Amino acid sequence: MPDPVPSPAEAAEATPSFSPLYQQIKVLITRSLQGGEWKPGEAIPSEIELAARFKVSQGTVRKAIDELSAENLLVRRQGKGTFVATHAEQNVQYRFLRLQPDSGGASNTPAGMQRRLLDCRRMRAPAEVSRALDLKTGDSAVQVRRLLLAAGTPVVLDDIWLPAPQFKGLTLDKLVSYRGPMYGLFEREFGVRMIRAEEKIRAVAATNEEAELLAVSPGAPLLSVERLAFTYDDKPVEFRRGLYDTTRHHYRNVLS
Amino acid sequence: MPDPVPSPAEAAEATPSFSPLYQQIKVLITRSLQGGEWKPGEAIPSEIELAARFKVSQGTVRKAIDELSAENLLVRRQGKGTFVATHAEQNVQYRFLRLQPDSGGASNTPAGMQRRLLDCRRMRAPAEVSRALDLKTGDSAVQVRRLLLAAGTPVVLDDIWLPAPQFKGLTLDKLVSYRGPMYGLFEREFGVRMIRAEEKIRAVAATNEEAELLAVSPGAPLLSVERLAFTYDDKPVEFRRGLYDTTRHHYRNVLS
DNA sequence: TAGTGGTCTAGACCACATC
DNA sequence: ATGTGGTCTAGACCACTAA
Repeated sequence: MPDPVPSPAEAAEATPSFSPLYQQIKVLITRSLQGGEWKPGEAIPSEIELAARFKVSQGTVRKAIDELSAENLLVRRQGKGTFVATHAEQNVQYRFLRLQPDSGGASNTPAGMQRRLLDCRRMRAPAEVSRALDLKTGDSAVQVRRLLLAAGTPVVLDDIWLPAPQFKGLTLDKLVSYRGPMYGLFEREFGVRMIRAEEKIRAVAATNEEAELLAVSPGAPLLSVERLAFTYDDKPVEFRRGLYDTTRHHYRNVLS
Repeated sequence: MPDPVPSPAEAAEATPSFSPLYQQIKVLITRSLQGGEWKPGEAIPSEIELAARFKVSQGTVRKAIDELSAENLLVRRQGKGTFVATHAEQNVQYRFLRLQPDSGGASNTPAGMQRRLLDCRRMRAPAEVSRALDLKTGDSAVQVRRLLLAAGTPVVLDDIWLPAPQFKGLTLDKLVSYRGPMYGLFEREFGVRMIRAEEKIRAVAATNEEAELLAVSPGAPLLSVERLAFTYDDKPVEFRRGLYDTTRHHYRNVLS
């Protein structure tokens, strides 16, 4: 009906140039996600309930949820409800890994990869890491090093850095014994949910150490993939450098 | 038209399934785009007109256009209308190029790159190209070779293959003299619009020839980017292999 | 059968661009 | 002032899921 700016407060101020209602609802829902009101895997209230709660029409809630689900924060399931996206119990093992076997006519996802955890230690964050994760110089970080193998041969060497305070109980044991994606562990044990990531990709020559770990010749060309992953609020919480052996695999990207 | 997007149906059996109205409208609009009823850069009829034409409500047309514009086929401009996306007269020079200067605090797009066209010839399509472009063995293809330079030094070596029949009048002269993105030329002169692309990325060692053209040492690691670009109907119309020198640049990708 | 998301409609009003 | 896309509403009905 006629309702110039109903309840969602915040009005009565210096025209922040206007924000649609559904955008405000989006922010409110995101806050509830971030605050843990609804946990990963759980269902959020139905559209009708949310509409009543926020005092808007169902259509407005719907548009907000539409966008959140397009951003992979929520997952809609017809007839069942709308659920908080989760990394655990997810059919995709590696959420952000774009590597694929060259001739894999079968699946388009690197399913059958085994992982071998090499190391997990605390240290002062190197300058590069510190900059990427927005830490103070001297802050402590957790470093994890691991291999991914396809059919027994190493394909990916990952070096992963995490801010130590947020990952206090993380040990090599936990990493080894946990079944399922690493991001699932982060989510369950540390309440850290990766939402979005950016990668910088380069071609580099393998150092002697890298060559040995990946079972290639020193100097062999490798794909260097630097990934910065973000939680809510675009806060960076993981920096990762992967070295990919692309002789039998490739990094797949779709441009649209 | 029951069948377009939805699910892993595939059953040889009847899948009358059900197709939402707005999906059908989407198909109709796409056909008009493909058939050239509205040309790149032009405005399509207003939502109200289209609603009348298709005998549905404005909201239904709206949802169809929403998705088409999310797929970059259309561009909405509030107050002005909805326009057919175009590669020409576009602010982005290189639609699909994800390469960025490492420290480019200024722009996040490789704006100031110059191009140097090296070659343009007809030939029988190599097997790999023939397979990618879905040609018959022995079919003719146009090959274009060019360099992209940043600040005078070569950074990208592109080898581009196109199906000869669709690009009959393409000459080196045309390529050299055309101002603006190559895809703009393809669109204006040959009526071929690139919609979507897939890339396979690898790290390779530079051959002697490649090293000379890119002014790097033989064997230097380079990023190999194989791109397959599609028009409407997911028909492949361009195969391209780019070699990127990533010493001062990187390939940027966002994962969500 | 009841509850959820998914579609479709019709109408009102707002924001933006143009004349 | 007019026309365009953008937002918001209210209600009806459809499709899917589960008890």
